[in-house]
Amino acid sequence: MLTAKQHELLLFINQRLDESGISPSFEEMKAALDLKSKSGVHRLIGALEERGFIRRLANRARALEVMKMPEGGNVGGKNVARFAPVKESKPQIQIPVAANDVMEIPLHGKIAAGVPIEALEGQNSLSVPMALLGAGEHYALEVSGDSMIEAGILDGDYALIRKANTARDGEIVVALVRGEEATLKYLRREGQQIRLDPANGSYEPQYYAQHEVEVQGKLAGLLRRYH
Amino acid sequence: MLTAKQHELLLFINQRLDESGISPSFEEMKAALDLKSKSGVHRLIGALEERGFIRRLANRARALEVMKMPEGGNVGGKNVARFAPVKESKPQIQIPVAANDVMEIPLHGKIAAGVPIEALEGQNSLSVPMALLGAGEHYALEVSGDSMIEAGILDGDYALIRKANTARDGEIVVALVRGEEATLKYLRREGQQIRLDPANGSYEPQYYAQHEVEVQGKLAGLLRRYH
DNA sequence: CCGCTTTTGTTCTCTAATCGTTCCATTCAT
DNA sequence: ATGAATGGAACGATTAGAGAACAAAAGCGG
Repeated sequence: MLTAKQHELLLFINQRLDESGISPSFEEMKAALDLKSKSGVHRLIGALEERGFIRRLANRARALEVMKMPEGGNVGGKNVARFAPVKESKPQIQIPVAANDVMEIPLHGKIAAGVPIEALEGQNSLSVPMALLGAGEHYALEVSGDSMIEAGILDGDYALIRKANTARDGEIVVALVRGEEATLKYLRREGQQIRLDPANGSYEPQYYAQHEVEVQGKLAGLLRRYH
Repeated sequence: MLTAKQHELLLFINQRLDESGISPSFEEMKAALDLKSKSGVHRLIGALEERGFIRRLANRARALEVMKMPEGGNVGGKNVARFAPVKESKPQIQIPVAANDVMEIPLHGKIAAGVPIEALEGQNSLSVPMALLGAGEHYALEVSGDSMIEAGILDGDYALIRKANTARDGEIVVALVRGEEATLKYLRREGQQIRLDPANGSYEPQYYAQHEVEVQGKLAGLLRRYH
């Protein structure tokens, strides 16, 4: 895989990186390999880069990085794996994947904003892994307010809603009350009445007649971002 | 990967962050590096950021964050290296992508399982909307237990973690305690001690010496599914 | 909550030294 | 000779240090 010189250079780079954390300059590598010109180093670096052993930032000084070592060469140096049983992998680039198992769902705005959802059909959409959703049609809402805080649903979270007209007792639903106000609440039935339960001791359950409440969907998932 | 000055600055930042949790100002870094102007510090910061070693909030004071340390650098400042099992996965390219994309991140198992994370490197992965993550390298953990319930993090949720070595006071981090136990907790500093706060009145805050706690990442997002 | 002051970060310009790149001549071995 | 490796030097770019003016946040006092 590598020529003698390439191997030697790679070893040197890795050693320096290990010891000082500072990558060597071309000048230093030239000296270490006993060459008399930097151009040779340049070619070796190119070869190592091409083979994936090192990586570097173009046109940046001392910006080398060792990706892997030939074999036997312990990349991380000495104090690797004292407690934990190894962990070899160096690289690990995260790249976006093809949108296979992903679904774009519309983001309809905030909930608990006192406005029926249909009204504010935003343009935005959110990509969501299908693993989070089941079958059915979904949309997302940004949660506003703290009425469901005890259910672990915080202000600013994104609620993933599966469209549905009905729900079972105890499920969290998007309920449109009197065609005016959409809220996220626990749904419970008590006799002929519908009870909407917040998950926050500071708020009271609300009771409505059946015809006053329209279920627009049930909570299927939740996304939150910090910062 | 780094020049001498960059390395020196990174070490300094990491040390300060580790000891006090407060990132140094440009003025302080200037002094620490024995410079007479802040503009140099600015360039160095830029270089470190470009290389993924630190992260910062633009135009915010003292808002630095160390993402990873170079090989030879003593990570914890003092004697952390003795406790710390394994370190850093190295590289990390940032590929510009549309915000409405998805990313596969590794699922490392459950947290609060009493085992260092690196140990159980599962094969599983999770698709996550990029909108939930920022730049940086991420992984996911399944939350086990109810110690963070008051922060809206429930048993069975998936915590999306951004790798980092440091965090500011009050942030939720994956903390590896004495190289043995990884937990999700609020990080707080009290003098020379580290305090790990659960978000559940039934649990008590825990106090540790600085060298006993290693930050493995900070909470960047959360996924939950309801069925 | 508003306005003022201080702190802190951003930018620009210059200068010098270091560093990486490139092209071309030379050497070495087959 | 011929192709590959090496040497050499010019060139251009990055890194560094300094200084100053400016802009943006954070604190403070009312």
